[in-house]
Amino acid sequence: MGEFASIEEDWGLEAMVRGFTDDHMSSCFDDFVLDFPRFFEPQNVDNNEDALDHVYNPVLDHSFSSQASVATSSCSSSSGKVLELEETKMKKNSTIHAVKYKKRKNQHKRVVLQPQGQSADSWAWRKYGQKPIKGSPYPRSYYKCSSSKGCSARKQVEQSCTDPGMFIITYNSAEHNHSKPTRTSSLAGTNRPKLTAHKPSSSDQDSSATTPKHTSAASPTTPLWSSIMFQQQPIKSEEYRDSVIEETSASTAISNQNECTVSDDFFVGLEDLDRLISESGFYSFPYQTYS
DNA sequence: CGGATTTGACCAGCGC
DNA sequence: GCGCTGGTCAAATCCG
Repeated sequence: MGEFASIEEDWGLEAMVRGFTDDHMSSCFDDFVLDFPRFFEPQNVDNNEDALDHVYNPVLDHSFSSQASVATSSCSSSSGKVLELEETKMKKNSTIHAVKYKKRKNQHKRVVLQPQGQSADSWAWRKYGQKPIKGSPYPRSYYKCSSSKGCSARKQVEQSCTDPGMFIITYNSAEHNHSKPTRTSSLAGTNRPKLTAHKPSSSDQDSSATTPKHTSAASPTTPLWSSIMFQQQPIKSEEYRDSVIEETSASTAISNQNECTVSDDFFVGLEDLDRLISESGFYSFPYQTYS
């Protein structure tokens, strides 16, 4: 657990709150309540962030992770262990060889599910690779932390094949070796919504149905989610962007919107929801008592 | 020109 | 041992 301190810090309350705001509030929150009713029990709620963080962390640690596992296992049933949570493939005879890069062995991973259109985090990420994954119609994108040169933090982003509206973000165990970038700095040099000119390549032949051919996509294997992931507006085909909309830019923009108001929005939404539910005589959220 | 993205190649892990 | 697969590298390319 402590090994993922920075990640958890980053993916704690803030990420959760972001995940249930705005347009996704109504759609996601119901599921959230259904899936994690215990988090709305009075004893789990307090009026300070730490307590909320404490409440939400289990969601990240277990419930969401479990969902991620379920969501992906059917995609990669042939290699369902790939996204094993908190993956610890320790084998007694395993040793880390001096290789150019570490491979799967001994890798701890944290998997997070994120609804489409939600912000990821405020770290600056630089895409360094993309691979089609067997069993999944969607490729997996690989990101490095670009905030600091020496930072070895990495993450993978892929679209859930069982729920295309969800994105599976897998963080490796490496922690950021620097402080969290400011919003401004995290934006620096990362937001480049270029319209890539079509670049002929062998992969053009295997254009998937999920990727419009008429776009300027340089990588036909990249699914639509790359464009819509952090956009909440309808996508114009000519604006289709093949690479992942930088989570540090678009998402940060969303974060910037939400960060100041997210708590209010979130709880205002809860109040509305609570009111509706109370009127229907079902359930009353305890947060009212503690807010 | 600098920084990000794309994409083919390379390499190690893993299963058979 | 071999082949498949995933993860990474790095050159080429793109774009502001």
